[in-house]
Amino acid sequence: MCYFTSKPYESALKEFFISVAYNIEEWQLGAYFPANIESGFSHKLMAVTTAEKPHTVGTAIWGLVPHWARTSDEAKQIADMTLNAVGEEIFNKPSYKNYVGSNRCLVWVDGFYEWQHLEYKVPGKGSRMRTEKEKRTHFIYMPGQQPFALGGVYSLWERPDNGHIYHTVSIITTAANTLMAEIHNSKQRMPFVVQRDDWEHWLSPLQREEIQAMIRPLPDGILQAHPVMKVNPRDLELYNNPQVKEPYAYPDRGLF
DNA sequence: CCAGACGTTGTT
DNA sequence: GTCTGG
DNA sequence: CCAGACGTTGTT
DNA sequence: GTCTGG
Repeated sequence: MCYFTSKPYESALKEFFISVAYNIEEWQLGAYFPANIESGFSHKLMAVTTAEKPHTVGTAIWGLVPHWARTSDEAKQIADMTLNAVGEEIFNKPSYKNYVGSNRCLVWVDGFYEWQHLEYKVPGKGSRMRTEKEKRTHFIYMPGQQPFALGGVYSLWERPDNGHIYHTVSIITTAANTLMAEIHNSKQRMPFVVQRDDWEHWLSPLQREEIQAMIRPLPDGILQAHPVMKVNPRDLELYNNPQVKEPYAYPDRGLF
């Protein structure tokens, strides 16, 4: 899964944030920049809101680093694996269990990407048919591309050699709903979307059972999606370029 | 006990 | 074909 | 994810 | 830090 964040949060967040005490320029986010350009593995900054500062948007490094990471190298290695947290297992995993009770957050995005794996038959040698494979990138978003919140869990990691505190975050995943199962068909998962009416609830103190019950697929009929162009991760022309979320028509190949 | 992992998706 | 780096 | 590399000796 | 596997 691949997320990006961008500037339109400001307007959408007004409803929720009584006093918005953030400087959007400080986010250093790659607006209009699918995460796979910088790659999730570069541990980009995400826009997050926590219960501690419920009326602000801060940043956290994508890839949760638990407190027991001893070195920067170890932290990076762990963060490579903690971009997402499987919601069903989050209370069992050493990396998350200490945080999901107290350190839940909202991760602001205006959409995310998934890749659809397609196969179709084309004429091969002689009378044989051969299977071709294609991957199509899809952009998934709310109506009007309104910003929305994904459920996350965060940790503060103190780097031992210099004492710096790093805010790090994982995005929680859950089973795919119908739309997402069609798109993200190789692994039927989707990010846990926190609906607007649940934003405050998700950040409030909750019992384990309540938390677990909240982490479920978004009902069908809310998210929208369309195919978008493939992105060369090194194509800097696409940095901050809205093209990466505009509809793109893949050639019709008579799929079956 | 001690050493080593600690994670997810098909890259996010 | 498969791995790596961005 | 996608693009690009993918190898060795120390010169032939 | 805490759990698991040997």
